[in-house]
Amino acid sequence: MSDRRNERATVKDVAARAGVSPATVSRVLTGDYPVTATTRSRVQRAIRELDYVANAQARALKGAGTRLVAFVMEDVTGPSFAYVAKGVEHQATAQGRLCLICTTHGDPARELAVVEAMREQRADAVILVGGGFLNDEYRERMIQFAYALDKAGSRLVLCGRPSLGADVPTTVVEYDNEGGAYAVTSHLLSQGHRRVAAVGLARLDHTTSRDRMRGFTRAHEEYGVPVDQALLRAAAFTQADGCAATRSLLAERADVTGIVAATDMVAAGVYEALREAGRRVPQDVSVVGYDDIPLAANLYPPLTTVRVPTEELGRTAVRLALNPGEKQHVVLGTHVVVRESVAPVVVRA
Amino acid sequence: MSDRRNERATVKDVAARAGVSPATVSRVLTGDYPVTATTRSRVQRAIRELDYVANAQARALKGAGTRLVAFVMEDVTGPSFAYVAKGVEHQATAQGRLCLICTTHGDPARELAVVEAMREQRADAVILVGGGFLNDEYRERMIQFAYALDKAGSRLVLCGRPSLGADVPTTVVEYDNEGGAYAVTSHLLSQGHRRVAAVGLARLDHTTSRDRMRGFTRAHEEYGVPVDQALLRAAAFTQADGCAATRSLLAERADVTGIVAATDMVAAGVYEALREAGRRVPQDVSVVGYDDIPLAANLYPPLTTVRVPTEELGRTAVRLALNPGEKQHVVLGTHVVVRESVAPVVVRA
DNA sequence: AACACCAAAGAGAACGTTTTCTATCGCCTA
DNA sequence: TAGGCGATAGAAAACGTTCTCTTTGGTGTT
Repeated sequence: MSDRRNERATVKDVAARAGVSPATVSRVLTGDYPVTATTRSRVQRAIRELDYVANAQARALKGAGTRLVAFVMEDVTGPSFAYVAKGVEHQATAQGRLCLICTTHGDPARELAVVEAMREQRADAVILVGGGFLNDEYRERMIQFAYALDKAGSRLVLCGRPSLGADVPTTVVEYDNEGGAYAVTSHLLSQGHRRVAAVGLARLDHTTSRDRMRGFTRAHEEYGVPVDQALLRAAAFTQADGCAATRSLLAERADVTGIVAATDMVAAGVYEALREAGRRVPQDVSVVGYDDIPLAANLYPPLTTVRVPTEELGRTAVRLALNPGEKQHVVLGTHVVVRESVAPVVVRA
Repeated sequence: MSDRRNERATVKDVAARAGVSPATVSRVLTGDYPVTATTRSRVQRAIRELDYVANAQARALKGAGTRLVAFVMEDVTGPSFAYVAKGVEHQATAQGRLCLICTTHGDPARELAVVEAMREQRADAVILVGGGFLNDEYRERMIQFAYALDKAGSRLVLCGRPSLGADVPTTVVEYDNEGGAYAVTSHLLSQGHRRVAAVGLARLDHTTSRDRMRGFTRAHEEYGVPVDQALLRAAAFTQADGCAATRSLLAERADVTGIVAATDMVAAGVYEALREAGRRVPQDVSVVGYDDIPLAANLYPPLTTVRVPTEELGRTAVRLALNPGEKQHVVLGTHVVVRESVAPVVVRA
């Protein structure tokens, strides 16, 4: 086992070796000040020979900024988070930033600790990904975070959740959550479905759930179909919960012909429950999801769902946060991806 | 738009407000030195009133270390990476560390830049996730990284790839790649399959591919079944490549009865091609995958595959790297998860 | 040939902490 | 009551950079 000694070379060491002052070494490093060709090459040789690497902390301390972007989410394994993360990471490296990743597990205490840690780290931007909670205390705390970060010279970014108010210093990158739900529900209604269930949209404490529910409701209004409260089932955004909710739904309302799942993962649970019950998709029941994760195309039958521009969401979040000149509130579009999980309703004679 | 001024309070400000010296504030903060109760509360009040947050960079510079752990992979969206990341993140926060995430896209130049950046950041550990390339130049560079990081007081961790040599200062957390491939191939052979194809295992430049191929070969030897070279198909670890490779396989060798896919994503591609060709799983062709990502259970029919302890891999990587006292080379086990994608081969009369 | 000027390099302060060393005060012991 | 000691608190250095201010030396102008 190595002893992990700490013998890194410093600017001073390089300077001594090259026979110049530390200031000159720094100037060679940053290249913003004239240095003789011979001096420069002497310094560069010393750097190579000592395998010198600059100390990012010292640089940041001196005022250069940390060049860190923080990415905060509930859980790393959420299937669409990876794509947002990809977008964030791409844009961050494109703009010379490193990416910090943190999870909250939906725990307010942990969230507080995380944002505190980001303040300590002096991250250029703190990107909150995914829906937010609909509760006043939570909202208040977020607003405080926004001001605290702003005061510390960094930026709170809401990625995939609505604004906290026009005057709060945040960057907001949303997508048209309601519009997507409206479109995909309309797709179902247009195929003649009149008893359409919503699985996972009944959570009233979450922005994502609420907005998708709004789209569901609006589509029904537009088609003049009353929303049947007994067809609304709560479920967390997981396959297991989607499956359980669908089981109970089928037990009570066997007449359902279409199901809108809150997310593709929930839809996977819906499929599972339908298969157990011996109901075929789409012949007996049509199903639609939301998010368009890779799983959707691999379900059997391939799932009709709503495309969310996850990667673009991440890229945009970083770009806006780092370029104060740009518009700090953007709404990206969504659209329906038609696959094979929806069929016209059969009219029973 | 806010003007992003930079008016954070410092220890000095807090000291002035509390009417004490900076040293005393620091002592209240770290709590490792006796401070009068009244002084302490005066300082704490000043901290609250000024909303003071310590500067992590200054602390790190003073010698406290950065408390950063870096997580380096090819691509954030790789389905099993998320689970390794989860393990890393959990263990890192449990040990009071923050998580840096970087991607290389398999590009050696970018990889070099990333490791350089991690050296600048003085990360406590740099965790390389996923298989490595089998080429001497690459291996040499990795060895150099290991020494460079070691010299800088941090640790290179190989997570899911074999050691670079016993004397190289690294931490290695592998899983039994070959054993899993051996077991799952044996499972197929035990069901009477004798013409078993390997899709995606023919890449000879990658440790993951090579080790899984070894298990495939060893199982064949044990069963006395010669490996048919024409049944070995190269493919990247993606669905698209798996599909394409299977198409060409089916076109040339319609007599295949079993397929070992290099990964579950490749298996999804195999399913796709089989469906196109009108071959049923498992009645006409049995298929097995590797990794046991959530997708595997949702494919139709559910995929028999090899469970890789991804999350534990990540947790262990961090734990070992941060605790020099522990054994610095660990091999975790794998096991076959039997689902419904394998059937006994039908004996043609 | 004297002077001004410009390019190049060095000296030293500063960033915000922590930590060692030193100073002060009150109290206990002899 | 003098001396010493323990408990607190302050002063100042240090971490590794960058940057401002000087200094130096060479060149061009008159």
